[in-house]
Amino acid sequence: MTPAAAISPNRRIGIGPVLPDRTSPVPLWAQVSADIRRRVADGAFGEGFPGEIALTEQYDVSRHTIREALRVLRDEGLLRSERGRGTTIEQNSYSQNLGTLYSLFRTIEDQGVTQRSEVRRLNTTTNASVAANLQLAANDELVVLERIRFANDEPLAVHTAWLPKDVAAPLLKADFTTGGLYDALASMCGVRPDAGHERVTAQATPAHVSEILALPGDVALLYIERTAYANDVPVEWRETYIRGDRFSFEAEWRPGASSITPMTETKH
Amino acid sequence: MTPAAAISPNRRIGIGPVLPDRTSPVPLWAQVSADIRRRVADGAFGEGFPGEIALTEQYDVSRHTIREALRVLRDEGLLRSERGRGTTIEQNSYSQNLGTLYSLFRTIEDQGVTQRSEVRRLNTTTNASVAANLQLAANDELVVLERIRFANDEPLAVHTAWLPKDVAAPLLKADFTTGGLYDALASMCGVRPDAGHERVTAQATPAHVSEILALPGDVALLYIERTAYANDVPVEWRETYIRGDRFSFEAEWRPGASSITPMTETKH
DNA sequence: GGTTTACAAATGTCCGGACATCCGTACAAT
DNA sequence: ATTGTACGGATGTCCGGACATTTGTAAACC
Repeated sequence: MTPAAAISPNRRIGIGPVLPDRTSPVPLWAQVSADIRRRVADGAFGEGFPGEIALTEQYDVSRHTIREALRVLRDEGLLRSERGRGTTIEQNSYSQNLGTLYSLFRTIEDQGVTQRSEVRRLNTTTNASVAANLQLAANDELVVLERIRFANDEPLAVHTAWLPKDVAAPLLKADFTTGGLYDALASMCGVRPDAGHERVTAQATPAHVSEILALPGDVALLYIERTAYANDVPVEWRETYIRGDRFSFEAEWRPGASSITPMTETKH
Repeated sequence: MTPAAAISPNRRIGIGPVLPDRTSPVPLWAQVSADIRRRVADGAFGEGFPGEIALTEQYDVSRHTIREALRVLRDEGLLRSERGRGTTIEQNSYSQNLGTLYSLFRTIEDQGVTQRSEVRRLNTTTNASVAANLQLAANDELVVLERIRFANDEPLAVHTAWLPKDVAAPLLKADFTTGGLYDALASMCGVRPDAGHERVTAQATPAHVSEILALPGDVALLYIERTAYANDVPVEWRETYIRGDRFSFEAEWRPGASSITPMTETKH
């Protein structure tokens, strides 16, 4: 018996539409919108997203209500509608609807081709202060991942990430020379951080970092602390040191559109 | 004859509604939305914003179209509608619809009561590289304002701002111990920055800054460069040094709501 | 074969109406 | 004075229908 079959038919929701409850105080459009969001996440609509008229029949509401529901999902970046062409599911909508802050949050997360990453440490340990940041007991075991990020064969940043062992144990067998930590966390542990907190400041250079990065004398470092959460449970605490002479945050602000470009390599 | 009366009756738009053009390819709701935006800016609606039914009569369109138009203005942060209470014009909508990036952009802009500011320099000068950043000729005159920001009687940041003299000349007689630069720029020069670019990085401590801030030996500095624009014309170029042990950027990222808390004083 | 034309499908726009829900106020009752 | 009730007015929700505009495709044509 597969785990899926163990779910009772009543709890099994599946891929089809769930009709909205008209006695609920929750507006119809909100119910429909939530259900479509769920179905998209469940991978329904493999053969193309249905048109508004079809959805009208599926949910037995007026086209106006369907449009109200789709409007929300469009604003979230999940869907995209074009006149005459229909409505499609937006690719990469996961990171897209999180906005500019998500990319700020992934600062220096190693992804992409040209960037190389070297693993200096990947094992288990205990650390009382880090455990406190992860809301764990002081002697709970942690997985530690320390990496150096290179650009053009020059070391530019040091990450040290701590994760609860009961969540991240599979990572001990992972290969981090290619992919990023969050990709491995999703594929091997089934955990996707959906919230987080980050603090950026400048810090005097600790001796061991200076050694690792082979810094010349007068380079200042940016220091970044991050806590990542999945379903309100802390799953990562991370420290990052970055060479300040090579990287910077950029924020642009214009009427209509604004953006943050996190930690781009400084032109020089 | 007042300047207002000099405007011909045909060009005079005034405070009343301008009926949408139904032959135009521009959607009705967009025309209505633009007209309401204009009227709000012109200071109409002094006696309360009209209800949707009233707007229906003013513009001779259906309530659906009015709601579509108001929705845009609500999303911009210009209006705010509450059930039973009606629609009101949002105060401070100027800075509000600029979002979190605007506050990032005003990082360490001295405003508020507890913060003290000391003016070290306020005069005119020329500087070729700064002039280039402001898109001016190398020998054009600039107004320079250098200030130290204190918190709890301790120097924590140094700003140096350069502005074109033909724009900022009135500032030479301004008093910056109380208000901020942008407030003075608006009230004395009639210039409001509406766009900008900011770069944040870490930098090794220059000797003169170390002296001004009375830094102990091992404190790192955050360095911020900013260019501000008004109507696509550069009006300010600024350098800021901030003690990294006392201030940090914070970014929080959650489903639904995210925020950047720029340069809050670090708890310690 | 390539081009033009015609048509169906999809979203965008717009109208009219109806009821629900919430707010503030006025008025009556206790 | 306080509470309860009733009412008008406002936005929120929802329905049905209609036409406009764009797109992709298929048929018809040369």
